[in-house]
Amino acid sequence: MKRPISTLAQGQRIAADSELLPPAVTPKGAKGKVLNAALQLFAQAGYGATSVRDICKAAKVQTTTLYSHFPSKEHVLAEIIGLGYAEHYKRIKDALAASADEPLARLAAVVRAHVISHCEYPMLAVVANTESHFLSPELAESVVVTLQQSETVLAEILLQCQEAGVFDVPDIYLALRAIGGMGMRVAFWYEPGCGMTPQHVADTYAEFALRLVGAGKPSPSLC
Amino acid sequence: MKRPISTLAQGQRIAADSELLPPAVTPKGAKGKVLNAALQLFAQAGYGATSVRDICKAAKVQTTTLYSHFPSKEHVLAEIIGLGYAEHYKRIKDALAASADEPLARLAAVVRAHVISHCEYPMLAVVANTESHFLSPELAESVVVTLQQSETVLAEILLQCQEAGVFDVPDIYLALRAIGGMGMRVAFWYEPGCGMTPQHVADTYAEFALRLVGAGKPSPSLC
DNA sequence: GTCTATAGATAGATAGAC
DNA sequence: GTCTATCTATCTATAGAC
Repeated sequence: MKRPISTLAQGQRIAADSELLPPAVTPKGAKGKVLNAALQLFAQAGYGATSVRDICKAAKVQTTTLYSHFPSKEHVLAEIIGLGYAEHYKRIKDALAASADEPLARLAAVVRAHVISHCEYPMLAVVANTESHFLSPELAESVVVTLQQSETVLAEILLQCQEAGVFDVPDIYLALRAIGGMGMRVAFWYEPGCGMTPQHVADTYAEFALRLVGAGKPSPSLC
Repeated sequence: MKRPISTLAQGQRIAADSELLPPAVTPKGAKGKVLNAALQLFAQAGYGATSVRDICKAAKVQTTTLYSHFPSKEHVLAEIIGLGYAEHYKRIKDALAASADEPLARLAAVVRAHVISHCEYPMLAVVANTESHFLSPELAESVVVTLQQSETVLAEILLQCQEAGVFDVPDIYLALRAIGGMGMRVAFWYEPGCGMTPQHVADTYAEFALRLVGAGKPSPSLC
């Protein structure tokens, strides 16, 4: 075991500190600066412990500028979570489109995309996964749909695998939870300087997922 | 797939709402009421979004009573997290003491204890896992030791398995992360009314863990 | 341990000039 | 979009009587 176990710096909730929002979907100007600053603070300190003043200070804008782009602090959170779920879902769909049309290959592709997006946008993943309960019902509704789509994709693939008889698993619901959960935790500990590429982590987790459902080859990686 | 996927109620971060602190370690009187109220609020809303007034209102005590038991709000969090890590570590040690002295049996025992403690004390697990970054270095130090002990136990068992040649796994560090992570997520979705006992979840996850490291039997549960 | 009262700081959000 | 100034509410924490 060459790598350290629990070594988060003081006051840090997640290890990575690099990538924020996907550049392609980041608004230009003050709005983008606010979103990236808020993302970083929400990820490390949490929504409830971050003030509008904190966000504006980090983004180097005035509080009035924030309120000219967003009706409230809650809308900032909603936009971040919406972008996060959208990016995650897009990566899963792209991976499936490039995958062979065979149940096990599709399962591996989804797990790989799930893990890579958690490695590359860990702050987005952490905020989406641990802060969404701060959203009011109206704002939550507009955002949770995409999350459910992503979960449905994985669930359907697991059902396809089961129907095709390609594996045997004691409880398919728990398999979904376990595979999803181990990928989600990646966002908390992965950082670019840890000595592993996102691809290595993703390949290994895909192998873990296949083994978990009883379909993995004992040793050589499938990917 | 009979059970629902993402169905957290509005404003809820975790599904369960029943068990709080282990009764055996809960102080009597006002202090215990404060700790249980704070645990519930920290788990659902987060430390930063919970005020001392919120805690005292839920505990039905005055704010001055809280300050007669704790020097600050941060000390309340520290005591909760300390109790959580201690309970988790105790369960792992107890499970190992009752387990056969054989690497795979020990691995299964640790995973089972890990999962069961996350089912039975989900709020404690969520607060310990997502709020500990609010602790100052001094308070964090006194608490993180127990967490590292628990992680070391799992790491050493995985190394024993590897040295004994009982399984083959591409990356033992990632196996540790994956097994730990899938168990930690259980705290967010498990609730007593979900139709599964903690033992069922624990048995299944132990099977998943053995498969993940290449040592699981294809179909019948080992536990 | 419990109460009332409050200090001193900071919260989210807004007004209105430029 | 940016600025200064500010409103009102709430925050953590304490003082001091009982």
